[in-house]
Amino acid sequence: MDYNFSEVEMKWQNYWRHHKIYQVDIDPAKPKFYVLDMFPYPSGAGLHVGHPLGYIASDIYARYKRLKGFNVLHPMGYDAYGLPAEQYAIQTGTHPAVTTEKNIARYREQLDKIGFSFDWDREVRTSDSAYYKWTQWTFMQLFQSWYNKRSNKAESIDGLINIFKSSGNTAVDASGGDIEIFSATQWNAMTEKQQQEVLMHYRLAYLADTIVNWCPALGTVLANDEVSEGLSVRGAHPVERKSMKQWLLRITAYADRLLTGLENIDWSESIKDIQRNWIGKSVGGSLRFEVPGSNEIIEVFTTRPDTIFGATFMVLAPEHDLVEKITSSNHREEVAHYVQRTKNRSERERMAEVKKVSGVFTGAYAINPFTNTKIPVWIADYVLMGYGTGAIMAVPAHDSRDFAFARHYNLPVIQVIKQKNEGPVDPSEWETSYDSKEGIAMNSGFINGMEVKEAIKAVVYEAEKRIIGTARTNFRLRDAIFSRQRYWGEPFPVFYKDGMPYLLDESNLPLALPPVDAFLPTETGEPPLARAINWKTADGYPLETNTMPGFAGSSGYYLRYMDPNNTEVYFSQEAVNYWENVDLYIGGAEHATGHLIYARFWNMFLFDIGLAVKEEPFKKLINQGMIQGRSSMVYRVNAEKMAEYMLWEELKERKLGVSFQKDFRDGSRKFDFFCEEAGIVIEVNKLKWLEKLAHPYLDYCSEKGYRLLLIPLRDFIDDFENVLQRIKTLIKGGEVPVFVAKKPLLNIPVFVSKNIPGREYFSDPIHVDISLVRNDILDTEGFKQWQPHLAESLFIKENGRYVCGSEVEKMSKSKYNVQNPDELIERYGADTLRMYEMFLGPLEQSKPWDTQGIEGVFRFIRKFWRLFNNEQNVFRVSNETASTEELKVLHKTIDKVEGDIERFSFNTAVSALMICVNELTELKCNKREVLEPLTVLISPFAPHLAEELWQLLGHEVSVVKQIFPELKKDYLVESTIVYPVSFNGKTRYKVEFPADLPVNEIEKLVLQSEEAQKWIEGKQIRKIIVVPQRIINVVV
RNA sequence: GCCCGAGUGGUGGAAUUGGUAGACACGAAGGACUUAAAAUCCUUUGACCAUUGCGGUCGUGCCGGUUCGAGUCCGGCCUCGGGUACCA
Repeated sequence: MDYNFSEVEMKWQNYWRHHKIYQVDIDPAKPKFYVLDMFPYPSGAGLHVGHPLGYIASDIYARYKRLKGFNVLHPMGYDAYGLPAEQYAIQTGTHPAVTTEKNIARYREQLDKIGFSFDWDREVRTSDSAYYKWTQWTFMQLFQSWYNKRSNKAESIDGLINIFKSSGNTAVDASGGDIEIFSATQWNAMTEKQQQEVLMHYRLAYLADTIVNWCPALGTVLANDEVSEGLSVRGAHPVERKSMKQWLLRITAYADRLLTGLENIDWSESIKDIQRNWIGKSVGGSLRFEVPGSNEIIEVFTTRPDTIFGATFMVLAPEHDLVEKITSSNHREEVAHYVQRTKNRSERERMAEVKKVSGVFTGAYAINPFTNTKIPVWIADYVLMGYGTGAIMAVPAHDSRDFAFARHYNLPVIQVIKQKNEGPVDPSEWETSYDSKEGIAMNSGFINGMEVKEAIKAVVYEAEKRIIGTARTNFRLRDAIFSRQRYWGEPFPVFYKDGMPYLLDESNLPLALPPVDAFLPTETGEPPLARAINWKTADGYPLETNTMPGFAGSSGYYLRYMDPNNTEVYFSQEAVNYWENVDLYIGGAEHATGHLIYARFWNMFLFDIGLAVKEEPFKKLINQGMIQGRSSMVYRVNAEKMAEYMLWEELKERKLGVSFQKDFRDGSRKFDFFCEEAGIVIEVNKLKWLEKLAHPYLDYCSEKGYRLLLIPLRDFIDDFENVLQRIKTLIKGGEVPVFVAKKPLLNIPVFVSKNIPGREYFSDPIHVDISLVRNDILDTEGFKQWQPHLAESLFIKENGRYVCGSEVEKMSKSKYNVQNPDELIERYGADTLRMYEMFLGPLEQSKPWDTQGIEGVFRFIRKFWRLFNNEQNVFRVSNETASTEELKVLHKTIDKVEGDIERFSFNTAVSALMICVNELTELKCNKREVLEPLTVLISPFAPHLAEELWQLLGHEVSVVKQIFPELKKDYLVESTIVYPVSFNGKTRYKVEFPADLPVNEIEKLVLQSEEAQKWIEGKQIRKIIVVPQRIINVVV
């Protein structure tokens, strides 16, 4: 009899559900703690063991915090809008809501089996109208807001309109707002449409013509973070650049706050770095270059104004407005051609050609305002329209791209920065440019001799004085494209009047996603919502047909969990004042440039308008590592190669007393093996071939006086010994029939076990479903039933078993290495799965999944059970007083486990519990005084087991409601210390001293000891180091 | 190219501030119990040398440094993983 985990686990899962054990409410008497998991997109494949890793960690932490007296908010929900369900809808006609519902049910079932402590009464789904009402509502607030750089926050657009009415936009300093100056009179004279157009430049959610990432295969635009290397992140379809009118969110207004905010949150440095790079702040200046002979001015952004004296040419992006205006007539054709070529190339092609230098001269010149020299203006696609001003001053001596361009087109290179303590070097001999920001200015007029930093300031100062430039900061971060031409997303609460977008009245929210007859664009290329019948307002104005992107619903979800069923407001102020923000957020690092930036932005905006109470949504972030798959391989044999290999292993090096040759040729004839001494010819092949060859071979052999042996491949697999026997007989001069058995091999697949010699020469690895493999041993019968063509498979085993190979790679269906938690729970139980996932290694590290180790945790769980129950599985806990030794084991473990949980070092916490159980088993301890606190201690890890034992111990209130065992430090104090004694840093022996023995006493005792003499012998003692409680080191 | 992170037994990993390297677990080998299997228990398990017992030498990717003492700190390199890519 043993611990019946499946019964116990089901019992407690039901108990938790019926008694709503994990339901939480605001409780001002307790401190709050908010533990959140990044919520999942419910995919059709269900959960594999990698998904719950983070959930288990957060669950352990949440349970721990509860035991520590915190009121813990630990919700779960679904990011239910998404492309896969919609792609499936396009293919099958199944409504994405149906697919999503089904997938969610499956997820829920899987999650419940693992025993999580989620408060399911707070579940949210982004596709639920009660939820997306608030996504739409937030969009409306963004539309109704602008970013005031003076107050450094979002403000109401109504306030802005009032300013315009009274004083125009001269005094307004807004993000965006790149629009000409107008006065109050001008504003008041504008038509409504004109006014709306102006406001569009200020709104935080705005409509604009932009160059977007268009993905034809998905039929939609994608945000920058949804594109990687010119392909869509979901599905890896090619992406093109295209100009379209789209909704955008003015996240760039928050660039600086998003950057500085990183300093105050407890996230990993690597994620912060990724965000810093993505935001990409560069400080520099903008400088204006006149184009003589025209009224045009080229404005450039540079981080190196100090190199202005080395600017020998200029480059515009091919899409730049000025290209058309300044190109001289004799270069027009060439330029037009180049512009066209750039347009036609996809992002991917452009990226693939990064190293290729290309560009054309426009025929125009600009004046370098500091040197007053005329420099040529080129266009080239290495200058991007989307960054800075879309134009650069090229300083080939100090920028590697400019350098490559100058070399390619033979443009002058002038050195203007030199290294300290070094003279100038002739640039014509350079192989690379000198890009470093360390150095001294030269050839640079008034800044000569200055350090780079100083020179930058001086040039900017001078430029501002002469009104030819200003200090400027640039960000790489782009405004977020917020429209998707898809069906399965939130509709915009927007209608169009006179071509301008207007918001619906709040009372119309939620604007429900309408039914459509197909989930495809219309014939005219409009998004699927254009198919909806009567998709217009009550007054007949057309509604927006785009939908919102995936990140819309996932950006503010954590706030909704605080008050998920509120129908009046997004969430109550009471709720947000209590729960504030997320204390611990666990999820994958792949969201670094998407969700984790959008959510911060979203939250900062809600903070600005007075809804959120904290500027940052996630105080502490932990990124769990990926769990890689461990694939199992079987080795499919190339029968001919194998037979030849096997035979050669026996024949070579005169192993049978005579010398054989391999691949022997005689004229046009070729034999696999030939022995001249004994006159033997051996041919190995498929039976069909041998039968065909038999006659000509026999003729040849009788002519030459050789004896012939033809061995069908099947013989090697069925009875290799017999094959060898026949050869030996031949060598001895005996007679054997040319053929023995006449069994054909047909196309029967043959598999060879991993450690059979020569395997790598005659077989190819093939992925096999890991469910057919246990501890690397293949279930051969199951394998035969796996796929029809394997039914007849033959196996070459080792020690009677077929051993598989393995490889660590991504967990994926096609590699048959997906480990789903349900199977493991069935075999070992949820508690074992939970502890094993933690035991696997540090949470943040990626590691391969390996089922072999799970046995150890399974044993531990049962060993734990056996502390409380005897061999007959009868509960036996004694009420005797525990010994000091037993209590020491307990408190040592409490100390270790508590510290480890606080540091999210769950793998070592599990180890500590294992050590504890090993030691208590050794002590045969079954005392309540020890086992009761231990049950509470293990409950965050193995909640089912803990609940059952807690009940057996006679308690009626769930272990969840208990208090974490109190550490009594007294038990940890050691009366004696075992000191390792080392000589010259090498440990030689150990010696025990009372813990409070003073250092000089220890020194004396050590030097006097017999043991030490052996090592000191004949040498002089130079020094002795005693670190109390730690080590003793003698230097001789 | 640039920016991060990581390299420790056959394997996953431990060593919290510079102080006994390899905890815990898997796997492997041997043994006990059993008609047998499962389960359980015991012993060994970094490498090399020695082996009757003792014991010794080497060892945390590589090279060098600081220190009484380095897996841990410093300098240089190698390999792997992640991010990013004409960002001026």
